[in-house]
Amino acid sequence: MTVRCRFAPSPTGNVHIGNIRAAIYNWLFARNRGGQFLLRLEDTDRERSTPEAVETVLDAMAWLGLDVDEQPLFQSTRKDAHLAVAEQLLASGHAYKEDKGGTGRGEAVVFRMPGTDMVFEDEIKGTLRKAAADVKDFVIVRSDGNPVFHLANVVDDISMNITHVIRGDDHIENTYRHVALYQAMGASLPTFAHLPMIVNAQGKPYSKRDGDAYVGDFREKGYLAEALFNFLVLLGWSAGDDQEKFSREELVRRFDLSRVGSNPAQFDVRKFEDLNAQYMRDLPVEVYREEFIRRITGEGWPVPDAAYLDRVIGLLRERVKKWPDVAEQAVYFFREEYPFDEKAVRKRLDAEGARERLGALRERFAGLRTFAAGELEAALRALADERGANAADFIHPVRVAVSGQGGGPSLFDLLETLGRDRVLSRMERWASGG
RNA sequence: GCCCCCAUCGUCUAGAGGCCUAGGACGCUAGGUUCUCAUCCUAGUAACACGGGUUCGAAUCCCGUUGGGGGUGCCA
Repeated sequence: MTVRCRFAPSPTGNVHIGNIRAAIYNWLFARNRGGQFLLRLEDTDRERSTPEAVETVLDAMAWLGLDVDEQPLFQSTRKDAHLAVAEQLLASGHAYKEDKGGTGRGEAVVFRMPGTDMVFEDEIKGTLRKAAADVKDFVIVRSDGNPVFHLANVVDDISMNITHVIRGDDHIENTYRHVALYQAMGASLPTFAHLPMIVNAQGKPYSKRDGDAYVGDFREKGYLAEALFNFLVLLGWSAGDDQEKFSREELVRRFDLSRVGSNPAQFDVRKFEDLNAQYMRDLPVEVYREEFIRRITGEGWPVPDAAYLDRVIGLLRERVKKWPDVAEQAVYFFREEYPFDEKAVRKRLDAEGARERLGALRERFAGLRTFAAGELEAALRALADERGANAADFIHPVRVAVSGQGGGPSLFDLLETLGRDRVLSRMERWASGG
C-alpha cells in the first residue's frame, strides 16, 4: 500500500513553527516512501477561517517547498459526509442522542466508548494504553447540528485513505477516541506517530507572545527557507551520526520516523542563526546579486553597475548572516550618506593626531597612479615607516572615515572597490592639517 | 484531583547493558591567522534529575520520587 500523509491545520491566520514542523515531517516521510503528501484545511469551527488565513498556510508551505500531491481538501465541504457517518453510528448503536451535561441546548450525538481498555502502537512513543474508565463518551455532533473535530478528522482521514497520521503529541489523548471511532466504523487503523512539542525558552509551548513563533516571522526577518527547513527537521530528529547540515535530497533519503526523539525541544535562535549563516555562505553569487538589487532598490538607492556590485558581494558574502545585514552594514558601498558608529569615531578619528595622519595619507593616495589594493597598502606602510608609526594608526582612521564602521572587509580591498573618488572625498571630510 | 507523555552539557542531540574516564553541534572562554570585524583553525568549559532495585556490569532495563508538559469541552 502506498503511503499517504497529510497536514491538517485549522487556518487561523498564522502558521506556528510546531505545526509546520509536523508538516515537514509528513512531507519528508511521504517523499522518503515514495508516497503522497496531502493538505486538509480544517476550517469547520466558528473560528474565523478566512481566505487570507488559508493563503497564509499556502504561502508558508510554498516558501518551504512543501508541495502537495492533490488538491487541498476543505473540511467545511464535507459536513454531509460527517453527518452521514454519525447517522450510521447512531443506527449501529455506537452512538446515542443526549443533552450531554444538561445544557438545555438540545440533544447532541454522543459516541459510546466501547468500555474496554484502549491501546495502540505509536511509531515514536511505543505502545500507548488507556484504561476504559479514563476515556469517557464524547460528543461527535453538536446540538446545533455541526460535526465535532474528532468525527470530522477521522471520517476525512478514512476517506482520504491516510495511512500515516503524524502530528503533535498533544493529540495522544484524542487518539484513544479516534481509535474507537475507526473501529466502530469498521475501518482499519492508520499508523500513528506523535511528535514532541517545540517549546519556548521558558520550556512552555509557543504562544503568540513569544515572537519568532510563526513561519512568516522568519521570512520577514530575512532568513533562508532551506535553513529553517533543515533546522526544524533537527528539532526532534537526528541522523544518528554527527551530520547536521543536510541538503533536501539527503533529508528525503535519510528521514525516518524511527529516529525521531520523544522529548520536547527548544528552538535556539543562536544555533539557528549559525545554520542560516552556513546556508548564506553556500549561496551562489547570482542569488546574492538578485537579493542585493532587490534590497538596494527597496531602499531607494541607485543600483550600481554589475562589476561594482559583484566586487561588493565578494567582500561581504562571508560577513552576511541574514539578508537584512546587507542594508544594515553595507550602506557605505552604495551611497554617500552612511551611518557612523560613534564608538569607532571616538576611538579612531578623535584619537590624538588621527586627523592629521588621515590628511597626510590622503595626499599619498591622491598621488597614486592606480588605485589598486597592493599600491594602496604599499603607500600606507611607507608613510607609516617614514614616521616610525604603526600601520594600524593609519589603517583604522581610514576605515572609519570611508565606511563609518570599526570592522569590515580587508581595508585595501575595500578601498580599491570603493575607488579613488569616493575614498579621497570621504577622507577629506575628516582630514585636517594635511 | 484523576489520566497520559517526557527527563543526557545553558540549548539541539549521539548513546538501543560492557565500545562511555559519555561523542558532536550552537553558545561561551583562551590562543592562532589578519589592518579590524566576520570567516577559518586549535584548545578549554559544561550533562546522564534523585532514590531504590535487576545484573558480574546500567546513561541505557524495572519501580518510586521530583520536575516539566499535555488531557480531563457540545475547542481544534
